[in-house]
Amino acid sequence: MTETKPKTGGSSTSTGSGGSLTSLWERPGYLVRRLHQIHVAIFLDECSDYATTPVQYAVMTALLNNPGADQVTLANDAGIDRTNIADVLARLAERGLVKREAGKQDRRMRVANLTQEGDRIARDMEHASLSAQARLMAPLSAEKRDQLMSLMGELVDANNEFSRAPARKRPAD
Amino acid sequence: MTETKPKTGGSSTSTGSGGSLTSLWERPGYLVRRLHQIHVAIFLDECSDYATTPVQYAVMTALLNNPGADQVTLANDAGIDRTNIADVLARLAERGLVKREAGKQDRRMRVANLTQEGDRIARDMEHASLSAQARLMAPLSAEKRDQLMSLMGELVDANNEFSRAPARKRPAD
DNA sequence: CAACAAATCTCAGTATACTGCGGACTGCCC
DNA sequence: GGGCAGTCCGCAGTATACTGAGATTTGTTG
Repeated sequence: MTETKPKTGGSSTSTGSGGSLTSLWERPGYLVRRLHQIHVAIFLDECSDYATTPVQYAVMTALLNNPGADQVTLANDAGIDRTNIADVLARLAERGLVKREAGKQDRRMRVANLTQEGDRIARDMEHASLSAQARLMAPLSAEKRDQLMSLMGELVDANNEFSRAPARKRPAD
Repeated sequence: MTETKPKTGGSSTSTGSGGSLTSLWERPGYLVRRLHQIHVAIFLDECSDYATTPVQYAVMTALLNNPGADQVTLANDAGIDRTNIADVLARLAERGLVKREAGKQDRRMRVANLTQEGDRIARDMEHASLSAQARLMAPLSAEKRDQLMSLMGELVDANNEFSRAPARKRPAD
């Protein structure tokens, strides 16, 4: 029963007794999901002073770099679904961090801008964001951190089109 | 973090011109979130015949390995929040894949078991699950895949306690 | 036995993430 | 000038993930 790593068709055709299939710890999807949970938890903890989520912070920095962008552009920049970005902007607007208005040239668009307070908070949060990154990656050596970032970047880049929010491709350094 | 990237406040204190802060592609949290999005999309695509999500599949395999477990145990095994596991089980029960009943010894518990159909589907899905894994990792060489799995496992293991769903620790090989 | 602490579960509320549908607007072609 | 495809946005519905409060049951302790 010492599972010799089931691999493909583990021949676990028996019905009753639990053939253990692959351990969760051998499934990339499981590790990615857990890593995401952990990152969100650490980020929220580090940024508790701002009551702001990772996605909200991503949108605010996208607005710092691209003020007056429409929602589709923002969604691409931040790698967020087009429907979801509307919810996020609405919550940020409710807190007075973002202002939305109809586009002047193209009235289909709703362009967004940071308010003065939104701008201030986005800049203030950088320290907390970097702390969260550092805490997440702390268990790894500097060399392994670079490896991990490179490998994840490679995967996201190559699989970009599979998710609904294909995100603007990585800038070619 | 050697490369002198923007670092803290790139003196971009002016309101308009976007100081670019750190690129999203240099933030581990962003890459993890995108990788999670991509994995879910691929998994749902590969498993479209079963209309089952990654989390639902994780719970079903946990039940294969541990039939009759209570919700707290299942949550730990699958790395899922204790409130969330109840929702997932309710949806699986609604589809007739899982049966829940009050614990016999300890009536605080609600123990869960796969139905016959749930058992069959859980075993059938292994192929689709492996296909999803393969597609996600396809862009990397075998060596890099192993590296990535090892690095992610290390991080999840070390940071386990930071999320609300601390998950049973990795079995000592 | 009664009081209390701990464990298990439920419920309400919020945030991300996606699908699918429809409405409003733009620009192009006839 | 009038349709028409494409774009941008909104809404309804579902699934995951978490917080915080509360209910029920169990076990221990006075």
